[in-house]
Amino acid sequence: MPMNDTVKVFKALADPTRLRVLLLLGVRELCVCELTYILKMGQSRVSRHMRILREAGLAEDLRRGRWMIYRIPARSRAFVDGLFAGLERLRRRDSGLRAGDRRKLEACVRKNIRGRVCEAERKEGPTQRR
Amino acid sequence: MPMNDTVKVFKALADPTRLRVLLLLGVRELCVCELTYILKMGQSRVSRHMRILREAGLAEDLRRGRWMIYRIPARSRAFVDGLFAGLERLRRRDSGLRAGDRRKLEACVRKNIRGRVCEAERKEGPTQRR
DNA sequence: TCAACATATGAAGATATATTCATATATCAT
DNA sequence: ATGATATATGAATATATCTTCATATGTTGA
Repeated sequence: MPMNDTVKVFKALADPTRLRVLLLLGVRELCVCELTYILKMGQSRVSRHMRILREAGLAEDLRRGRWMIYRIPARSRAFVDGLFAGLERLRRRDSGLRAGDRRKLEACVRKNIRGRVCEAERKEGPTQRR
Repeated sequence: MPMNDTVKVFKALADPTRLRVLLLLGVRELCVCELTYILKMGQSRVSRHMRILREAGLAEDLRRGRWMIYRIPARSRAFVDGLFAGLERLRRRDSGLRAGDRRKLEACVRKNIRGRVCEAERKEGPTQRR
């Protein structure tokens, strides 16, 4: 059964963890280890979710030193923002970043989850695959 | 694993048949037998998909005589329209109603799929369930 | 009340998706 | 080159979803 791109996007969105991740990436780009810390999930689990978001075009990755940084691609940004805005209008509750996630997102920096330097900008760009 | 409402909406969208149905309902309300005719799928299959759309709040049903008419609820309309508009901007191709579906949608009336009279308006309203 | 029509649903099997553990790959610092 | 760190992936299992067939429910018109 051929699965078209549109379905792929919605399949990627149809998971609570991935929605959480998208809301987090809406605030700022994050590496896998930061996501692992915030979500309290195993690294392989997070990595697999990120692959699904990437293959749906809802995230892109770029390597920075040891870290793979994930972020929402520029061309998907408006779509993602529109989605969450639309959902908030549809239902009064339930969308939006969890309080705990916001707190841990800030703790990432304080606790230095990603490591110290972040190697100010070597040549970056979305990773090529395949 | 508790599945919140937002995930339910995206799960409902994450299926090619249901996306087709939503695009069709975007044109006009349809009963199950018309959908069965357009989609060329078994009645029980269509009925199950409609249940999922209904439970996600993306469709509502109202009984008209023997028929269960499905349509997009007023409160979800803007969300659904925004979704497809956003998708079209995201990718240039692939969204939108199939040519064949549009043709068969029109044939529904010509071929009188739903039956003749349509019992002009007895007291209608979204069906109560549970 | 009965037959015909329209729709819904239980149950079983097929398929897809998610999670976990172990391990592979890649980068960095020494 | 080596060890430490960060991420990705193969394989097995668990879980969820989709489809189909048979049958039940609800509505109409005779």
